[in-house]
Order: sequence, then structure tokens, then C-alpha cells
Amino acid sequence: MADELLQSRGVKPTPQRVVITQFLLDSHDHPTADEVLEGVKDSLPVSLSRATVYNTLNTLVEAGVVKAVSLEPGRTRYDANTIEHHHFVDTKTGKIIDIPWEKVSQLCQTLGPEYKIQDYQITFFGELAEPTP
Amino acid sequence: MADELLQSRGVKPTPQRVVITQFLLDSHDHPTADEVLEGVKDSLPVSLSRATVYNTLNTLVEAGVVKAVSLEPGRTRYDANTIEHHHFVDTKTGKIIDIPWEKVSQLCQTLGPEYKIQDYQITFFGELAEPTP
DNA sequence: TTCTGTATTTAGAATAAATCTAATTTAAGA
DNA sequence: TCTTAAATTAGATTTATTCTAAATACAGAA
Repeated sequence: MADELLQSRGVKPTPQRVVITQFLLDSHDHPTADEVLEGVKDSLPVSLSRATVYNTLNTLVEAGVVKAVSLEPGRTRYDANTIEHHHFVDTKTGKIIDIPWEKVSQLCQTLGPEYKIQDYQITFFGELAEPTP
Repeated sequence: MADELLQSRGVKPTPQRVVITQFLLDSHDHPTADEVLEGVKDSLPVSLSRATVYNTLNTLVEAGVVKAVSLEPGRTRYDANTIEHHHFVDTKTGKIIDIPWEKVSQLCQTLGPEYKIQDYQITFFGELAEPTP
């Protein structure tokens, strides 16, 4: 799974890269580099270096396998969901959830031709309503 | 100007706070904490501490005088334009420009009642077309 | 298979943004 | 003037990330 994905993007699938990519594919909570390190270090026979985690994350971002999102100051989070979506940050809990929201893409055209938009990111901050029981 | 603004928000207008606030009101390029320090340190008779810059910026954000924006990883930028707007990051030059865009606020209602939105931030990445001469 | 060269990984040092600490200064109110 | 709480300061500390130089892995040539 991760292996083929890396191959298809021209990234040599080393063991370290495969487990990191698989971890990101399985996560839905936008882990930080540190959380990636914690999450994968036991699934490798060798000791995984922090530098390798950062190298790999940067490689994956460049190859378009994952996206880097800066929602909070001071830490970068990584997201393997490459389908167009945006984020909702629950200001009470800090929880970040994905918002698939195609409607916005049409809106971009109303911005005008002087902006050649390559990417955009909408981040909502608010509170998630309690589910009514 | 800055003085009255601080008063009105319940922030004691110390000399340091006034010059920092005025600097942010006069800037339109979303300075970082370091750029604020560089920009104001000569306009004070005393030596301005880095800690004071950070303290003041945090105070101003809490008081709603400025907004903190995290557009790039690793550094927080500050914006005294408190009128609703979003940002456009020119990926070629790194230049960040404001996009006043009220249309988006209506769209938020289409998200559904389960999201109590307090704030949202749209960041566009792209290239600014050359002005045709 | 062995050799060779390039890419990858590693541990730890280095850098950069931001916060913390403890001492000092400021200034408002009694 | 005295007291006290808030603000400021320099420098140490923390945290995220990058850099460095050495070790390792591994593909392709001989």
C-alpha cells in the first residue's frame, strides 16, 4: 500500500519511509513529526532517528504524498488525506477534524484573474456542538 | 492613535506597548516578532527586550487589538488589520497580501449547525499575475 | 560475486522561535 | 511619601527543526 504509493511518486521505498507513510495513511489526527516518531519507532528493527523522520516528512511533502499544514504556531502537522478538504479546529479541545468542502472551489473564481491560485487552505476555529442523545 | 486604541481595549498604554502597536498599525506586511523588535527598538529611549515584544504581542492578541496568523511553519506573524479578511501568499516571492472577502461569511452557514464557528482563516497560495503595463 | 558510487540513515550538535525566571523598574493609589 | 501590583529586562531554557559528518545500504558496473 504505502510501498506502491511511494513507487508511483518516484520515492524509493526504504523501510523507514514505508512505515512513516503507512502511519500517516492510517492516522486521521494530523500528527506532528514527534508523534510520527513515537508512533512508528517500535515497528522498525533499527533505531529510527529524528532526522530521518524530518527528512522523510519533507521528502513526502515534496513528492505530494502528504500535505504539511500549519494550523497552530510552532508546530507543523502532516496529513495524508490528499483529497481536497479543509480543517476545523475545536478551540475547546484542540481537536482538528477534516472538512470536505467542494463548494469553496467555485468561490475561488470570484477572486479575479489576477490571482493564480495553486492551493488554498481554510481553517475554522470554533466549538463542535455536543451530539444530542 | 495607538494610545486610545489600547485604552479602549483595557490595555495599559505603556511606552513599549504604544510603539509596538503603532508599528503594527502602520505595517501592511504582517511582521514577525523579530521584525517588530527591529522596527521599533530605535524609537524607544530604553533598550527594548525581546521578552517584552513577545509579552506585548500576546497581550495585544488576547485583547483583540491584533491577530496572530500562522501562514508558514515556524513563525507567527501579526496583523493589525482587524477588519475581516484573509490572506494570499505569493509562492514566488513569499509576499503576503490581504484579501477582504465578505462573500465567504455567508458560505459558513452552509457548513451546518453542528459547527459553532468563532473564527476562520482562508489562506491562498499562488502567484500574483504581473501587472500589465 | 565483488567493487564502486550515490543515496539514505544516524546521533548528536547547532539554530531559531518562543517562553520562563528572577531581579529590577515603573507607576498608580493609599 | 509609601506600598504594592504590574510591567520590563537580560539571559537562561525549552521546543521544533535543520545541519553535519560519519556510517550504512544498495543498485549497477566490472
